[in-house]
Amino acid sequence: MSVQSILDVATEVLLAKPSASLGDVAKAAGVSRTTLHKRYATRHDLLVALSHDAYDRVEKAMTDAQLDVPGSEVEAALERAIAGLIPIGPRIEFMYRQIGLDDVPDLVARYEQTGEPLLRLVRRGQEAGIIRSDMPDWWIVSTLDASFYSAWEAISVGRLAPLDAPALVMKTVMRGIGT
Amino acid sequence: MSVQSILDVATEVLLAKPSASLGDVAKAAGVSRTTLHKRYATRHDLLVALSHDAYDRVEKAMTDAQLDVPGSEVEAALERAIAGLIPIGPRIEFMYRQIGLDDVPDLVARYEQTGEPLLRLVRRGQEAGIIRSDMPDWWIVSTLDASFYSAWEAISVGRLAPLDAPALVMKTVMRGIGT
DNA sequence: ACAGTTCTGAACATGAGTGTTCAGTCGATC
DNA sequence: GATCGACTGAACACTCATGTTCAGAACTGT
Repeated sequence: MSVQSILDVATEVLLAKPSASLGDVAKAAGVSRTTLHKRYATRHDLLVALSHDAYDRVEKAMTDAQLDVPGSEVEAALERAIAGLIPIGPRIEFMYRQIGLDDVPDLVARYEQTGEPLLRLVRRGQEAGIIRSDMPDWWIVSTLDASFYSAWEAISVGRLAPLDAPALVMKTVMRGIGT
Repeated sequence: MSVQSILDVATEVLLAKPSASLGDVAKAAGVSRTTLHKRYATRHDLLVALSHDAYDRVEKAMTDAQLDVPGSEVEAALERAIAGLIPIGPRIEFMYRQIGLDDVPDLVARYEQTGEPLLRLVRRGQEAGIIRSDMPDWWIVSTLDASFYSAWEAISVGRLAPLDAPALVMKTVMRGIGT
C-alpha cells in the first residue's frame, strides 16, 4: 500500500467518521496499525500530513489552471479553476472540516497563501469590469468557494454529474438564480 | 443555568472543538458534570438534544418568515428567511457538521421536512418566473444554503455586519457576481 | 425555621484509543 | 540460498472520557 493510497483512504475514513480510531484507518488502508504508526508517529502527525497533502493538491490545481491571465479571460480561468478543484473535493472538504490544527504554524501559513491566486484573479476580474466591484473581493471568493462546495456535495451524493459541475457553478455564480 | 443556556454553550463548545469532553462542556456551562449527566444521560443523548434544538429553531425561523406567499412576493420572503436564519447561525453550523447521528430516525425525518418550506418557496418562485427554471430546484436551495452559510461565517469572524448580511446574500444569489 | 428538591464535588469502575516494543514472517535483492 | 528491509500480529502500560454512585451543600417555597 503506497503512501498516497494511505492518505487517500485515511481522508475518506476520517471524513466519514472524524472519531475513527487509528485502527479503523489502518484496517481500511489494508495496513497494520504498527506500520501506520511507523509512518505517522501520532494521530496528530497523520492529520497534519493529510492537511499538507490537501494543500499540495489545491496548489497544484491552481497552478495547472493558469490563473495569471489578463482580465478579459477571467471567466475562462475561473471555470478552469473550478474544474480542477472538483476531483479533489474530498481533500478540500477535509481541510474545511478539520478543526483544531490551528497550532501548526505551517498549516496556518499555507491556508493564507493557498487562497491567494484565486483572490488575485477575482481582483483582476473586478478591475476588468467582469466581476462586480460593489462587493468586497473576499466575499466574491467566499461565494465561489461555497458554490464549488455545494457542487462537490451534490456530486458526492450522486445528484450531479461531475462533468456538468463547472458550467453549473459558473452560471450560478456569475449570473445568479434570478431571471 | 437554564436548559436553554446549557444548549447554547454546548453548541458553542462542541463547534469549536468537536472532541471536547463532557467535563469541558459542563465547565463552560457553569454546571457540574453530574448535573449535565442527569439531564442528558449520555454524550449521544446530548448531541441528539442539540440537534433537535437546532431543528426547532430553524423550523421556527421558517414559520416566522411566512414563506407561504404568492409567487410575486417570493423575493421578499426569501430575504425574510435569510434574515431569520442569521441569528441561529451556530445552530445550523452544528447541524451541518454533525456527523454520525444518522442512526436516529427522528433526526433523519426532521432533516427532510425542515428543508421543505424553502424548497416549496423556490418552486413557487420558479413557477412565477422570478427564479430560473433551467436549474433543478434542489440546486437553487443548495445555493441559497451555501450563500447563507458563507455570510454566517463572515459574520462570525467579524468581517460582515449582521444587518448587512440578508441584503448581500440576496443580491449575490439572485443577480450573481458578474456585471 | 423546615422540608423537599436540586446541585455539587469526589470517588470509582469500566472501556477504548494510543503509543511502544518485539519476535516472527514475508519479499525483494544480491 | 543468504541477507536486508519492511510489514505483521500480539502484547503491554498508559491516559483519558465516560457513566455511576453518594453524601453533603445550596437553594426552593411554605
